[in-house]
Amino acid sequence: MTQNLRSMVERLKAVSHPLRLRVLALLGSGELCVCQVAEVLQVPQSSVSEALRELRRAGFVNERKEGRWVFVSVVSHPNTSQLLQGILAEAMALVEMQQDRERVADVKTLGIPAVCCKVEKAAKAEAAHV
Amino acid sequence: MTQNLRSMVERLKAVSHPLRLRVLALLGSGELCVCQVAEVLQVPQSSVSEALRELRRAGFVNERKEGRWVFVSVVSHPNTSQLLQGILAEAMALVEMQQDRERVADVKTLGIPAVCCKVEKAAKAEAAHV
DNA sequence: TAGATACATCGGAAATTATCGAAATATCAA
DNA sequence: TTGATATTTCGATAATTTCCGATGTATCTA
Repeated sequence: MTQNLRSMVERLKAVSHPLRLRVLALLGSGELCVCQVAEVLQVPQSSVSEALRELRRAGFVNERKEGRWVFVSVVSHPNTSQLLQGILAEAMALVEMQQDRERVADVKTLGIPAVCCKVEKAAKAEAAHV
Repeated sequence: MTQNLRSMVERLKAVSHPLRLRVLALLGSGELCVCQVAEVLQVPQSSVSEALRELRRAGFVNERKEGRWVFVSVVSHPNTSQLLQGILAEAMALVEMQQDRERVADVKTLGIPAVCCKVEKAAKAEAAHV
C-alpha cells in the first residue's frame, strides 16, 4: 500500500515464478523451516533459500531464527495488503498446491529432526525400505 | 480461477512489468483506444501493442474493434477474479497513476480524432505553440 | 484504385533472470 | 577446539525478457 510503481512491480515479480509461488502457497498453511520446505518441494536447498530471499524482499514472508533453523511464515494479516490476500487465496486453490499440502502434513507429523537432521533422516529412510 | 500453477504464473508475469501495469491501471478508469493509451503514456505504439497483447493473453483485458481503431478495456467484473481485483485496486492507487489519469482526462475531452488522427493532431500541436 | 493511417508483428541486440553445485557462514554438540 | 550441519551467498552458464525501429496488415478516404 501507498507504494510506487517500481516497488509494486518488484513485489509482483517476486511471485511470478513457479517455485516462489509454490513456497508462498505452502507457507499459507502455516510456518515451516527452510529444510521442511526443501523436503516437501523436493528442490535444492539453495533454490529454496533464494526463493525465500525474494519473498522476504517483497515483504511477503517473515523469518524467525531458532538455533540452526530458520522458520518462515507469511506476514501477519493486519499488515497484509489486498494484493497479497488475493494472490495467496488464488495460489492456495491451485491443484498443484493440494499435493504439496499433503506432503506438508506428512512432514509435520514426522517432526523437524526426522526431516531435517541428516542422521535421523538417513535412519528413517533405511527403515522405510527394509 | 480453477487454473494451474503455470497459467497463474503467466498471469502474474503479465502485470510484473511497469508499462503493462500502467496500462492496466489506466484502463481501470474506463475504455480507451490504443492510440489514446500511447498518447497518455508517451511510449511507442508498438510497445503499447505488445503490452496489450500480454494483458489479453492473461485474460485481463478485452478488445473491441471499430474501424481502424481498437478499443481496450478491463474484463467485465462478473468474471473478474479476486486476483485481478486486488492488483487493479492497488495499481490504481499508485501515485504515478494519478498523473496518468490527469492526462487521460485531457485526452478524453479532446476526443479521439484530435489525439489519434495524424493531421488533426499536427494541427492541434501547431495551434498550441503559435 | 491509391494513399493515408491505426495497429500488429518481426528482428535481434542488450539486459535481466534462472539454476544449482560449490564455497562461505553460523550454530550446535562432543 | 573440532566436526557436523542448516542456511546463505557466490559463480557462471543458459534461458528468457525487454525494447523499439522497421516492416506487414487491415481499414478508411479521396
